[in-house]
Amino acid sequence: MENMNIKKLAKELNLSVSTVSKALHDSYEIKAETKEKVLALAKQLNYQPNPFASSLRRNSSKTIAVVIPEIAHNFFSLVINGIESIAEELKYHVLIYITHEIPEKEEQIIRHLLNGRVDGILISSSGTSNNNAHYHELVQKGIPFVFFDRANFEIDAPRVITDDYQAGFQATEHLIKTQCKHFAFLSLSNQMTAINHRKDGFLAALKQYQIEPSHVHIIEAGTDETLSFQIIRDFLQPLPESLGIFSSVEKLAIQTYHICKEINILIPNQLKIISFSNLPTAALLNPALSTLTQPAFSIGKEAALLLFQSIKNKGKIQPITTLPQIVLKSTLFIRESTKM
Amino acid sequence: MENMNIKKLAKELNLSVSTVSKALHDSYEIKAETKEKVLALAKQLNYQPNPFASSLRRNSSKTIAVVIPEIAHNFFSLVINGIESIAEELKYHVLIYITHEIPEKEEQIIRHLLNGRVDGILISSSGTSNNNAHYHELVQKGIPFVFFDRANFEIDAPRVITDDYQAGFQATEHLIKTQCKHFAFLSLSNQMTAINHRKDGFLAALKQYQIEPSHVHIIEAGTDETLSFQIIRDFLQPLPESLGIFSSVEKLAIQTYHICKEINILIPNQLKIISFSNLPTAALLNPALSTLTQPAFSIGKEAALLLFQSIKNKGKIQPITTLPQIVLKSTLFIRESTKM
DNA sequence: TTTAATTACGAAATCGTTTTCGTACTCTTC
DNA sequence: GAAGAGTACGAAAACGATTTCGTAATTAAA
Repeated sequence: MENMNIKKLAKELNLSVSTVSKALHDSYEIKAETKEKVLALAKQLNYQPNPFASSLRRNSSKTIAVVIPEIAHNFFSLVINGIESIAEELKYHVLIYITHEIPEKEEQIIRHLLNGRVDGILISSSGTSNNNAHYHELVQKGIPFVFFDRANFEIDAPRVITDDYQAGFQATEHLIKTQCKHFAFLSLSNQMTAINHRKDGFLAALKQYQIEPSHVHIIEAGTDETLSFQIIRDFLQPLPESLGIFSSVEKLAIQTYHICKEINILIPNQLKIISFSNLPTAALLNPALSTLTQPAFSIGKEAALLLFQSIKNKGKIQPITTLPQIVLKSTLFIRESTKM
Repeated sequence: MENMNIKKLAKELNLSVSTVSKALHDSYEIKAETKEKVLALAKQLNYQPNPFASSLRRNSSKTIAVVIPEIAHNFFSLVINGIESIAEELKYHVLIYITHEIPEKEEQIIRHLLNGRVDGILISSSGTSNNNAHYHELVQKGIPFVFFDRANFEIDAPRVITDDYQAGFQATEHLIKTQCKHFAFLSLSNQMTAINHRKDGFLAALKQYQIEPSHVHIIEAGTDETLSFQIIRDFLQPLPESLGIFSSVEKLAIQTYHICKEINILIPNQLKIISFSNLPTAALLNPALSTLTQPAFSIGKEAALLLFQSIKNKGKIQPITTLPQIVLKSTLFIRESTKM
């Protein structure tokens, strides 16, 4: 009895395979008594249906994929937590793919997923906007997908994002009110929607308060660790007067802290900094870091809910409705790093 | 041409299905010319084999599962990074399951995985040692699995762990040398091997230096966030004289920091603390946290390598050899939180 | 020239489910 | 008691690959 399967189970019960299958799925065709017998023996013999046979026949895998730029990152792990909470409830399985911020890697992963391994995909894009072919192929194949945080707005897919523009504006306004003269925006790249919206909010605030354009610095630090370190360090030497930094991602803020420690720049005296961040230690840093904190867990939950809705509606005629877009709010935490 | 499959491909090529399949697998039975034709058309028509049909027939899924207590945790996300780096290379897929530190949840997940969905499992146990039945079922079913960090030593499975005893000893010795009088060990539970080894090292060091037993405190804070907060706070009021804390996990150290901030305990003056941790911000905390840092990425890599080795050797006669156990070293970083 | 080996392919079974369709049998109902 | 409806099950065809086995055609060996 090495491996139990439905055939052996049927033989044991003196029933046909089809009857057993129907009994296990609680079909109306089977009478209660038979169902009980089947269920009982199935449990006793520890029968578990082969997922591949089932997936093959039903053409559905009960599996979703999550494609993210990186995982050792508070934001993304919290999002995964949210996703998993929903997936677990609906008895779906979660595959993780990491792009390491490499657009080609993302393409390759998405292209692979065209083979039907998953019923749907949650994507936080690492892609530059000039290559959307793989998303179109998903649409063509009819594989549901949802963007979260880093969405591609050229693609008609549901998305869960945060109020990046407003948050960026708010953070920058806060910096302005702390009497900064120079303002810097730390960015990973100018190809990521979420980050660009933050930048737009940043620029809009500076414009509204009529900040001298020559005092506005956009630093594209990139995704390479050592390179971005270098770029930020170079920018900080010499240190612009009364500099206020708005970091679009946690990683760059941490690097800035390290650099300041290294070259003895005092925060918040010589430099103020606020960052998007989900660091559980933001309040414990020296000095405590002012943050814009995204509701990462909720983002994951909402994105997963949207995806499962898409999966459910698949094949059905979609009513002509607006594309689902959920915008969640980030929360501003003012701490010592932006103290006057 | 909604969905490409091998049948349509074969028809298009005027070849049989079996020939096409063999050509795609570069079989010696097929001549080079035919192979080229098949490959070319397969690429052109964007043919991708159905993974479920393939898995069903081959009885292998090219998928592994990672079962962890939590994911929003620097250690585990780094481990996943390591695992993924190997899986990606070997073209395996990675399913993530989170137990939220609930042993029953782990059991349920493992039991589900008995159905053959994955070729192997990487486990960081959330289980109490009094229930090993599910592991035995894995062994019986012949599903390879490897423990990492939190291993179950009663089960004959390969494992990747760290030198917890030595690290615990070393950290405690360090605390002793900073002239602490009282010593506390912060633990999640007394059922986790890794943590218990750390505790053993802690106790051994205290014994060797002949610390008065009444000055030794073992705090089992548990896995519930609010509860552990309460337990630690209660322990710190009133504050034992010259207290040195060795926290077995990062989370409890962070909580301790929060509590100290709240009730105005000065670190390192009134309380010294060192913790196992993979925090990227350990050096930036106020004060910088002394840590024992596990090589998390390597742990993931080594565990994955062991697992893939087991998968490969599956079915083959195992030579009577010692059970693979890889012990990696943690690194001690002394920072301000344990300054004299 | 005959026999044996090799090459290159195809037919069909197989993996373990699910689902469609068919059919005995019982039970109403007029 | 004939027709129709309902009940409870089974046979067999999928799903899409892989693999075993068989076999024509060609080449090599005797």
